[in-house]
Amino acid sequence: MTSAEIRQAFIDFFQSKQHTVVPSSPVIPQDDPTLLFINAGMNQFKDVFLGTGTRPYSRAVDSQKCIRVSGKHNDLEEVGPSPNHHTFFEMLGNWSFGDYYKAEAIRWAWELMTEVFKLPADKLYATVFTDDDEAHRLWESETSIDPSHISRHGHKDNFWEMGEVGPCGPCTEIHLDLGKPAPGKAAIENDGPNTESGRFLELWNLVFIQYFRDKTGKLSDLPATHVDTGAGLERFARVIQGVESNYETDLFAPIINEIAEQSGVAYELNGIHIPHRVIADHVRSLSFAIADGGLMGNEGRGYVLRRILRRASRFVRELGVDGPFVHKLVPVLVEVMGDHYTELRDRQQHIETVIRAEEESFLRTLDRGITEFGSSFNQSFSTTIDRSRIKEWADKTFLLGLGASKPGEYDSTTNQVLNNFMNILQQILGDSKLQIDYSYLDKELPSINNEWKKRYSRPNQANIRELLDELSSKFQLFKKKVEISGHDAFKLYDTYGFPLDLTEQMARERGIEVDVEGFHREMEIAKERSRAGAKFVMGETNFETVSEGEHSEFTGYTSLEESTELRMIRSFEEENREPWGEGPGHTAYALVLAKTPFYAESGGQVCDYGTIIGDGWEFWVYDVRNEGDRRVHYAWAMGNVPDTYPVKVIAKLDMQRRRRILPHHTTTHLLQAALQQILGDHVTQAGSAVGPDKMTFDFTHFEKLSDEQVAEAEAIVNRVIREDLPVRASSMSLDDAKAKGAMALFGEKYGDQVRVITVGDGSDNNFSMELCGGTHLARTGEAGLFRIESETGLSAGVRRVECTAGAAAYENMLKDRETLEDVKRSIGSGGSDLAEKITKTLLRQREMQKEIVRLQQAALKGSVDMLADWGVELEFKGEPVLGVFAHTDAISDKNGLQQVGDKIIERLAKVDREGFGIVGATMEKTYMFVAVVTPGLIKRGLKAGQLVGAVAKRAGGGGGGKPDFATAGSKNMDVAKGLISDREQFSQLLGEILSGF
RNA sequence: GGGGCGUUAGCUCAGUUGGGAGAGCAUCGGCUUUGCAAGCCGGGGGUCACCGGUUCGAUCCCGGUACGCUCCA
Repeated sequence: MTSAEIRQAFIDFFQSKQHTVVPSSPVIPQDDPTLLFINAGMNQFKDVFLGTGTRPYSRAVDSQKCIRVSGKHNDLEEVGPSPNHHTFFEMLGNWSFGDYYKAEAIRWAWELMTEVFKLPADKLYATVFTDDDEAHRLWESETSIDPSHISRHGHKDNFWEMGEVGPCGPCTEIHLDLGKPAPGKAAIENDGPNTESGRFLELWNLVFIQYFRDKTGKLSDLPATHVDTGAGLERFARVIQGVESNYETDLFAPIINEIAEQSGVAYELNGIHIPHRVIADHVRSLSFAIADGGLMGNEGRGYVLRRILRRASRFVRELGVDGPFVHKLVPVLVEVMGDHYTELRDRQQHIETVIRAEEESFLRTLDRGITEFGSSFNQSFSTTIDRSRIKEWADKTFLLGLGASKPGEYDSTTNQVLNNFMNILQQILGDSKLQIDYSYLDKELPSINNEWKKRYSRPNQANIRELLDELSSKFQLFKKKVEISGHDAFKLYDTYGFPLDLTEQMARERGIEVDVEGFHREMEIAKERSRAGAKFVMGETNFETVSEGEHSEFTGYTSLEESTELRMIRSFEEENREPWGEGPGHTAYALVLAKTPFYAESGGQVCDYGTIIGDGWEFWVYDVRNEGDRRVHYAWAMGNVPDTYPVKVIAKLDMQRRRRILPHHTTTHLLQAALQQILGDHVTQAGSAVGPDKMTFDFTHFEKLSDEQVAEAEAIVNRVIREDLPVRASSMSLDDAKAKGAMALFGEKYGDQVRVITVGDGSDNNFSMELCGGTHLARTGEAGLFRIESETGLSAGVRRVECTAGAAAYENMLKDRETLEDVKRSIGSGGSDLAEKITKTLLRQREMQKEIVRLQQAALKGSVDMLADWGVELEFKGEPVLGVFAHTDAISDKNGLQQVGDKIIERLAKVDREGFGIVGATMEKTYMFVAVVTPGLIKRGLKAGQLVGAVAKRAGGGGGGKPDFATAGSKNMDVAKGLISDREQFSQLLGEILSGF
């Protein structure tokens, strides 16, 4: 049987047992922030088991796409070496919601395995929970299993829990005896299921949910018992197709063949095979995640996806392939699975784009890491011995002193000793990974040399060794053992994303070690820091019942106000928000009503705000969330709260907020339709956020939109607004909706009946048709105006546009107009020639700046000529120098003053005098000095920085700079100006300063 | 949510006791040439991401913001 046939046979089998066939939910959960990925078949039924949701059927069968990356079930590092662990897999499952129980579940599982899949009954084993006598009995009565093949196991293997709190129950598993231990595992005597040997392969887990565990750990019976089963398709394919591992099944083989072909490295079970497996596995999880709307990112699930891609990419390098590779496997994956999972085929181009871009980005990251590695370690830890350095050292020390008359002129004996010396050194360095500290060597040369002359007449191998030993202890000739510290390795990893194993590999190539232990210590510290920073407060879930009856009926499509009853309420401490108005501080309330007009955040549309008022209570609703079947209103209570909760309440929306949201949601649909018209059918929504002030719309598209495309999309939406088309909501079955071409979005939970929003005249030629639970305008004309405010890239293959509509668009238009008016006023233009006028003005300004510089240069030249003539003869260290100084009013900018300094130097060079110059000018807020010194004077010890610093200090400021050029300043502008303006006094001051050097 | 690193010319990046903003490539002009990513000379191009603080003076030090990279939760 092919894997496709196995999948179909499973579904057909349970369909024949009155199960409803349910499609796999997307692997990216949208409404469950606690879950990174769908990781089990039961995820989409979680609310049923929790008792907060219901389904119109009580028996279901499905094949669920799952992604598991870490956790108790699966460690990423196991994927590849293990024959049956994957990041992506399909979980076949049959379900009973308060319907059949253990007997049927066991009987049917056995029937399917032995009669449909024809697995050998004598190789099948069942495990049962220690206390579950019922299941054990049923195995014996309902199936033909060999009674000796039933074994009891403890809590760890045969008791299933969703989390620390929640529904749970015993389970029974079916294992197949493969007849030999897994590769690399030892055989065990009297082997059975759940042992280390891997000889027994778990195929199917039947979970019987019958308890609820509360937070104290106590178990209580659930009102209804459920069956939740999971069978891995890949494992079934493996045993039915009779191959060595999951990777040889028809699910993986075509992908692995493609890898072998494209990389030129054959897949050999007894040779290189792990890279092929890892890459094949990872391309599956990446492709499915991306197809379901997942994106690469640096937090949450996006980060997990990034790590998977990087792991795949690392194994690509192991196959000796450069450049992006993983995306090349998408076509073959689509061949294998695209028929059943059509989303793969539909979004193939997008998947390839995203994977390729991400792998390219990773390769760039690696490059950066390699650069960093090099600069950190290559320089200080060069392991190649610099022979010329050693030779030089040898010359200076014992060879010159002992044998040769000149460097390089050695007799044959000495030459041989030198070679020996270097060989020994090489050997020592190679053995112990020691490093010569050349700088220390240079510093200690004289004393080493003397020591040698005293002690040895002629060097030989023995005394060279002796010398080295002595030096290494006495003079610290060698640095510490060469290794990359844990701190540095972690920095590479933490800051540059450089994987540890790559650091180790590169270090090995250079003969350096890595302090792996230290790396993990650093990692622990970092983790601790992260944990300390993350405080997660989970709300209570136990509501107090105020009145009995149906609850959470949503009436907000048609009414904005509802007279209704409070069903449930609880109070809690809200730490994450600041309270509104006067009320009981941080105490907030969660309310469930019989009917409610409040929209809960969903499908990108933000929730409504508003009030719930009754019997002395006034709640201000700040958040509304769907939790299972409940629509929970989170609210602050205003004023002093009464002792008892109200029953009759009036729930009333903040209408202004709602009115601002509506046009944004409706135009989101219009925009999507418009973009598809312009760009093509590959445009699909990748997320949206509809709020009162703007809406953002993310969609898949491989390149930046041109200005024309943006303008066209905006124009189309505005045209549809002016056409004032009706916006209709209707209810139909999902299949009907799809048949009519309605757009279905990722991650939305669609029941049997779906809500379809249609924009158009109602004929078959509607402008837009989408499944949507949001609130909308009645007619497009109500949106008034639509603006695309910006278009940006979000990540590879995904674009984001931010838009406004209705009142928000009008407000933005007003702002723009205001800005424009401001510009017009300041530039003095009526409007039509505005752009031209600005260009002209800028051009003129540029020319003027150049002119200013020219004029300044000319003026400076003249004034400097004069300055030089004003030079004062001074004395520095007994020799005459020319001091040139002046205050100038002609300059008031830093740059100009600095240029005066340059001119003075030029001038002094022209008259061939050594000297210095100091000029001062008044700047905007300070008085500034510039000092310059001629090269000859610098050599004699006069430094411009010190000179000008001393001057500025006298004026109550400070300064400094380079020897030839320095600046200084003071805030006492008058003092500074007076100082340099009084020629006689300043000459005297300079004399004092010069004599102080 | 918490760390680390980064943002300098169109691109890739240098720039330490805080003191005059640089290189290579690209571009433009000139010369030499007609051969491989040619050679030589010269020019233009910068709010050193943004805001604030310290300072006589900030690309540099401190605080904040934005964006990007990266690790962790």
